[in-house]
Amino acid sequence: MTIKVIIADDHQLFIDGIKSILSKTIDIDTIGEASNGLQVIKLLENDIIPDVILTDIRMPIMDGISLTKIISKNYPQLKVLALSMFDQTIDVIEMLEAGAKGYVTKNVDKSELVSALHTLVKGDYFFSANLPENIQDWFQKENKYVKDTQLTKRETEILHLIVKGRTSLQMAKHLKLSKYTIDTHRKNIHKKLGIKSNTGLVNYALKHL
Amino acid sequence: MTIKVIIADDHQLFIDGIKSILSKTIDIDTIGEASNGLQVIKLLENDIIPDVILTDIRMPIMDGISLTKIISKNYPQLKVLALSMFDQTIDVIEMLEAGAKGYVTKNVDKSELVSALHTLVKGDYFFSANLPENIQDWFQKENKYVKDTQLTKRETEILHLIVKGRTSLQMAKHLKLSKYTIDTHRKNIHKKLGIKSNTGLVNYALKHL
DNA sequence: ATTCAAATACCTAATTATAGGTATATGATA
DNA sequence: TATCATATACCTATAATTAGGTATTTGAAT
Repeated sequence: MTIKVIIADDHQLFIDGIKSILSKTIDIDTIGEASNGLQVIKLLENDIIPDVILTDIRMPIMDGISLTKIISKNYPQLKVLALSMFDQTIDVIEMLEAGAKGYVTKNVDKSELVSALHTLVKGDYFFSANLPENIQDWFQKENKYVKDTQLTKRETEILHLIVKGRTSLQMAKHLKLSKYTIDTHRKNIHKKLGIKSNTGLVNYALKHL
Repeated sequence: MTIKVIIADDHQLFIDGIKSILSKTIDIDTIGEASNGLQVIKLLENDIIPDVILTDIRMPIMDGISLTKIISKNYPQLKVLALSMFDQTIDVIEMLEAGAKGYVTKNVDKSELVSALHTLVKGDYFFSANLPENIQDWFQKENKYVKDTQLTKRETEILHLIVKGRTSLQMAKHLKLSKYTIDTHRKNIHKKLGIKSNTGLVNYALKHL
């Protein structure tokens, strides 16, 4: 259930920042860190196997692109989430070609990072909402899709009721809908947010709504 | 499940303050307000029946003590929670004699008020921790007891894990305890806080811990 | 020495949540 | 007009929570 993460970046301060964000989050544990791609490979060889590798693109010794190619070949079940500065859009495309499953900018906030990790673990792709247009274009060409984690009106309404402690049956009566419908919305919320439990939803809602 | 409350006070500003606090709380709805005891009786006669009546002691036309006596006689299922200023300890004792089930001072904070309401609904008594000594003495004489909502170490530990989204089974494995033990702690937390659901606990914890 | 809080463990039953589906109707939009 | 997002509804099965008990052990306090 817990998402295990390895962080790779040649700036220790940045690693510490991400670790700090993730340490406060349910279901996400940082199990390793590295200052370049080669160190990530060594962690993997020592059976430190994460669910997601959060990696910078430009690093000394072995960069994120080479790392991602090796991982795509030898550890295909691992998801790579690329981190980049705004000015590295060309590198980002290379990362995606190499097999990265998502991309966030380095000024990512907590909720976005958490969403990204959950999304990747589910097997979907995740991209920052504010990603440069040429990357969007590339993805449309490549027949991929950009996730949006926007809830619909109904879903938002139901999320609020969940936070208030209502059960599916109570919501169904209140909204004059079938319990089945409520549960369907609930499942769609789970899918969109990448959060599978009621307690997680309350956490998310209180922190982000 | 939702706790319905009527607020009675001759100061509208104070009613508004309490309403504002309660409106932000799960499972508590303000269904009526009154500026004196007689207005409360009229609400009850119009089938506006709350679970708890939050009432000032000194009010014009009909004070909280007379109100409480009438309620104790004609609506014994309703709980009366007395509100008072610090300087009205004699009145408070009269309220309790009249049948009030709890007492909070007017500088009550949100968490205390919510605990008080939950506690009364359960059928227990609630008294502000900082209540004057002569009232404590009176209660010891009268063989009542003062609730404390302090969680033990283990309970606090488990509450935190619940907030993190762990299930009973996960916690049992993590702490090397029986699932039965976890569930017992969980039930004791429910009892102490007067909150019966997981989502409610997460709400409580994020707001008060 | 006895009482008491805290922590532990077990049992049963009912309710709720989670997860995997499928399916239909509608209104917007490409 | 054909597709897509949204909202609706149903079905089954398993997991988890909630609620009602009882009971034992241990360490601290009266």
